[in-house]
Amino acid sequence: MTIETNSAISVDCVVFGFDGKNLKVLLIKRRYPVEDLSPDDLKLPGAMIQENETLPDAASRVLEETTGLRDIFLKQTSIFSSPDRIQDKELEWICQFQKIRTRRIVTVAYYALVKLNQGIINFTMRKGAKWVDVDLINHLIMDHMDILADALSVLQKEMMHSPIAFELLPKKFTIRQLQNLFGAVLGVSIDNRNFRKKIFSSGLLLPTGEKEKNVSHKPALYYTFNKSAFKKALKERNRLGFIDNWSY
Amino acid sequence: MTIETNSAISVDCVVFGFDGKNLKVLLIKRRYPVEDLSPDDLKLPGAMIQENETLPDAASRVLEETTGLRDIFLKQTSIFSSPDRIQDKELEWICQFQKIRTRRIVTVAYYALVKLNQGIINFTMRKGAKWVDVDLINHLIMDHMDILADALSVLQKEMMHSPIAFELLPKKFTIRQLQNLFGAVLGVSIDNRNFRKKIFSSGLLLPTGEKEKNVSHKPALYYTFNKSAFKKALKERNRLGFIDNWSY
DNA sequence: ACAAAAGTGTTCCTCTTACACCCATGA
DNA sequence: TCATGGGTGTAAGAGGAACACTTTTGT
Repeated sequence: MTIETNSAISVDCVVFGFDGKNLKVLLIKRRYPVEDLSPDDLKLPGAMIQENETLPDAASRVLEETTGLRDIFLKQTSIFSSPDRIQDKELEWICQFQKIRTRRIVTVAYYALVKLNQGIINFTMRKGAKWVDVDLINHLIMDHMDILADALSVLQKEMMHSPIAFELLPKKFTIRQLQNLFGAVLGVSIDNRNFRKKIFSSGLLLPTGEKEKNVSHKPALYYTFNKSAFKKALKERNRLGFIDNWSY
Repeated sequence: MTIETNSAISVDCVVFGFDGKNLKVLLIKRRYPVEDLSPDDLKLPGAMIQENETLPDAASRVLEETTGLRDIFLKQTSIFSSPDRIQDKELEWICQFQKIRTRRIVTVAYYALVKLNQGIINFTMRKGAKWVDVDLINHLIMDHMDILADALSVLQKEMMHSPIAFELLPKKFTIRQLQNLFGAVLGVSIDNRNFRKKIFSSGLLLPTGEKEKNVSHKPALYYTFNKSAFKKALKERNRLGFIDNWSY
């Protein structure tokens, strides 16, 4: 019997969402448990890659299956390739569930950014998945905690250098939402005056003219991300501000 | 007959070196050519992963085989997973050469940084590998040009944010060498006064007290990279200079 | 003496940071 | 009218960019 040679590669997705206060991650329960493995253990959504898809394809597929969403931000982080990262009961469980035979599984991790809304929360709930506060997760099956930690650290770095924050916010958002998002992801508190100055001077926010409604305080203005201005700015820049704070 | 399920994962290494003037990449010739494939075509060094090694292990192995070096800078870049990235004659060649059967090969790319010296150049030459100017490479087999381009862009980005430049220089180096390296990798010219100020203010250079000898101009001082100062600095920093010039 | 690369300071300007009060709204 | 979060300006300091001449050596 010939086992497909690609069946030992899987993808796992760390799907981040932001509820206005906290950074959340989408987790699912292990299905079809084997003996000694609790069905209540949580894990990241993932899948084996199929014969005719690339790894990004596989990650997109996982994402669509669990969230119903297409065309959302999705980027590879690390590969987890330790030969013994999955062993014994866990390996047995996967081989049974996936109907494959292998002694090891190399997984490629992706992180995705989702604009959380009630529709998506409902969809994921029906799928048996839930959105858990990043800070409150302290155990996942296999090496999924490592994968999560790695993805979080990548998210933090990227957020300093790319305008990916907008991927986590609704199309229309307030400055304070954006600021809270940075604060939550980076785990710091931010001066709102300086933050506004910097954000506005970037020229990437487009005022919508709309205001918050039914809030018992001065209503905030809504903005959108000016993607075309960003693309234009990308071409023009040629700064050499390197050695800007070296870190490995 | 059972094919090992991990045999469809390979690693390819983009090994960078710096000769004082130009950025070089280590290339090898294809071995055991099949019909219609020239044995003179160049490629990146690579290998299939073996049963009991991680991907970084495999990359280290490839590196040691081609350069004789251990414990050098080695980091993953991208994964190339298109199902048809290797087809027809190329696939046939690999399957024959590796004694495997598969319809696709997913490769994980790594880039390595080597302190070039005559010993290494001799070693690689005996192995049939050569160091080629990055700017002069315009064709490699399969999708190796893509892998190279990706690795180069990662190297450029990382050099702006991490002190990896020192991995490409001898233990003792002059400021001008360091500056030339930045210039060569980033493809720009750099003001030497500003460069020196920035480098020295980083506090990461340790003077050795030694000078160049037998040069027909004012001899330059040699410095070494102060790794412990760097590690210390890492812990202390807590800067929030984000949104520093967003790019995807 | 000359060729060749090393080494050195200053000025201008931009960006970062720290900090405190009034405004608009719903209850 | 009060509670709540939205929104605003300034001053001091640090860091980035542009720029030209003197020094040391080998030939």
